[in-house]
Amino acid sequence: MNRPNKRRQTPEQVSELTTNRLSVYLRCLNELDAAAVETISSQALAEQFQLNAAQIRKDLAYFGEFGVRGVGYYVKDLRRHLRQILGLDQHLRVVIMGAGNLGMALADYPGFRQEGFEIAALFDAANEKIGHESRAGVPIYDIKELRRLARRERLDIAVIAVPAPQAQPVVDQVIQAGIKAILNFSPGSLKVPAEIKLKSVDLTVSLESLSFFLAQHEAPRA
Amino acid sequence: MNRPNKRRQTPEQVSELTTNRLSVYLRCLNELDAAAVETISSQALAEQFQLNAAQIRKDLAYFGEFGVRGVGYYVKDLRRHLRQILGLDQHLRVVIMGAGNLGMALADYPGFRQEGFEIAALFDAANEKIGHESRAGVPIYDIKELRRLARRERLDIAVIAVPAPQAQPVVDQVIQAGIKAILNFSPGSLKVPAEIKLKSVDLTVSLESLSFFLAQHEAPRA
DNA sequence: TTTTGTGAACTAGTTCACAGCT
DNA sequence: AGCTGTGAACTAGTTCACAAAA
Repeated sequence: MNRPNKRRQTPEQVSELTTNRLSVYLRCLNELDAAAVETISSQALAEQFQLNAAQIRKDLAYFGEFGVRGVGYYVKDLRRHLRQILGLDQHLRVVIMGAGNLGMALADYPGFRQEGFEIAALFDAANEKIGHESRAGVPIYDIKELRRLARRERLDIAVIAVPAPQAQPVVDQVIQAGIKAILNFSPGSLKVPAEIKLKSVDLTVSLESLSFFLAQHEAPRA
Repeated sequence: MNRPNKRRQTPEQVSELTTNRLSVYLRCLNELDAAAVETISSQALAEQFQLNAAQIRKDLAYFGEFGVRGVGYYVKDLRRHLRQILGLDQHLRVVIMGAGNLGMALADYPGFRQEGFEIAALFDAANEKIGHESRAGVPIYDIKELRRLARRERLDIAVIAVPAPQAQPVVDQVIQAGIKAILNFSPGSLKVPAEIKLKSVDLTVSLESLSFFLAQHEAPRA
């Protein structure tokens, strides 16, 4: 029933918009599965979020034919496929650069562990932090130890939570250590070689986008 | 020199992609201004990030004619215009819902204050937190006090940093309190009326997008 | 000459609509 | 009958290329 008979493992270049949606679908399927729902149609799935059913079918069709005509998608089945497509069957190890407020909060963020990510370590340059650990027990190492740790243990993803001026040098060290995927929370643009995947979450830009909205819609205040 | 002689205050519907880029330009202009640079061409600006010069000119042209042909843009001038377009001349007041790790970290995040946002308060439902304050001195109130505070003081933006199950009810309260713009950090999709601007930052989706990248590019691990 | 502002061309992403499978 | 998978049509976003301004 679930032999993706076409285009299996042929993701050529799927847009990031598509893969982001896959994450969203997966979360929804987790909930449906927990609620013991057996099958779901693209239509029903689309109604959950603000989305078109054809969009969902197209997104999934990049990776195989997971559905059954006349029925929809088997929840367990599709969930398993999405986890595999997103690489979540692999247990990825994450390090967080910067043990400030944000870094510590991210280290203990329950959402990460939930989907199978392991927060392996925090790194900081401040002596007084090194040797301690986050509330949830993530150890804080000296940033100089990064390469050593990376050699000993596999590290898949680095999260950048250092102040803006340190961001580029820290990213350079992360790349030196052989880490290929970076989630950046520092503001401003970072330079990375083409083979490295950098994803940035810019909190200031997000707030300013709301500010723009208010400026356009609110009666211009006195 | 800086009379936007056309289409002033005519933003009809500008794409969010455009407004996000305006934030990025502004940050760059801040740095240029600090470095006492007087003028900048779209070409030079484009080289800073991974962007096309025509893109920048188009983005700016939505709001007026800010440039001078043969010269480029006057840094101070354009900076002032962008701040005005983004509504940053207005000193916006932000509340953070949820005084957990993430909420507290966001409350003290220096990047927000920097651009003129004021973090007015944290709100939580847990009695033991209420009455305390963040390290930087943001007071923590009972979430039941939100409407009262909103009536007394203007509150422009709410940041949602509560666990997923509480997100929707908290958002409903925020809207009840008359707040029109929401920055959501909780995972999952939230329902808001059309006149409310909701911007979501989904940390799990971000990490999973990196996971996808690794799954595609890394030699499939044993 | 330099560089903007912008129509035209192009590219990417979404939605429609329907053939084809169950 | 119901729902997927997908080409075709459409919409949004980006880049090109050039006339016009300083």
